[in-house]
Amino acid sequence: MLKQAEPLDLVFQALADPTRRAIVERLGRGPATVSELAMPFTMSLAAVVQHLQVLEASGIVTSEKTGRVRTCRIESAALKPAERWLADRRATWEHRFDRLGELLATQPTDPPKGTTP
Amino acid sequence: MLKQAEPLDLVFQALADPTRRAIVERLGRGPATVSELAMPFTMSLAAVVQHLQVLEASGIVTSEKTGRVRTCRIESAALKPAERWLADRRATWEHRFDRLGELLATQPTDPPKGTTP
DNA sequence: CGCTTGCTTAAGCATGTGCTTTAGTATTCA
DNA sequence: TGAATACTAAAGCACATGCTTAAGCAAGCG
Repeated sequence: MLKQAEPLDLVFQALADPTRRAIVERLGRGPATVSELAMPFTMSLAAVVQHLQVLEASGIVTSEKTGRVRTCRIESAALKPAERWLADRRATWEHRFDRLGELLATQPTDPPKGTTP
Repeated sequence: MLKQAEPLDLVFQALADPTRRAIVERLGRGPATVSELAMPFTMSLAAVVQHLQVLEASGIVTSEKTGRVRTCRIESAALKPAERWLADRRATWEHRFDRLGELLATQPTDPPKGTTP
């Protein structure tokens, strides 16, 4: 396919997997090493590392290696664009109802008027 | 794989594609038919229909057929769990800093001993 | 009626994803 | 030093995804 993915693609894609969301939830409570993150899961450590690579590629997680230990932490700023995209959708949608309300208020089937906020 | 996907999996997965996000953005401005939704894209109509199926499976979009025309609309309630998950992550993360701040306030400069608690 | 419209279904294909196992490479410690 | 620890890299496999084309079918229209 060869097309470069947008940031939002990577973030939503990263969060679409329950293992990765569990990792993010764990990291929300503080940094952790790779093997600490892998412990709760039955899958191999290599598989968890691959999930971490997806999370790092999306920017949700950063890590640094000290000695032989890699410590991972959440980069909560990376979640903001996704959160905002969702909020914007809802805002647009609700705004639509506001306009619909106005339209209905200006074209009355019934006399009362002060009902719309 | 045979494991049933959770709602959040389906929603995030659905939003991980730019075509599908564009469709959701379009539907945010009001309902539309399948061919109206397909028009902006260079891909085949069948491909757009498949994207719509993903969106419907996630609950983000509903549709009903009248005559030979299928009209799609956004189901903004389906976005809420995703929005809340993201907000919760940020909340947990920020709360962590609050607690850290408290800790640092009550334990002024102490000689460090262990590296990790 | 036959023709166009608006999907719908199915098959097929290239690429991506989520694992596995195996085989490394640095560190750290007894 | 030599063994355990903590990853890291790579290959391989089953299944999912994002398209395509082709064929079909039920409205609606002239």
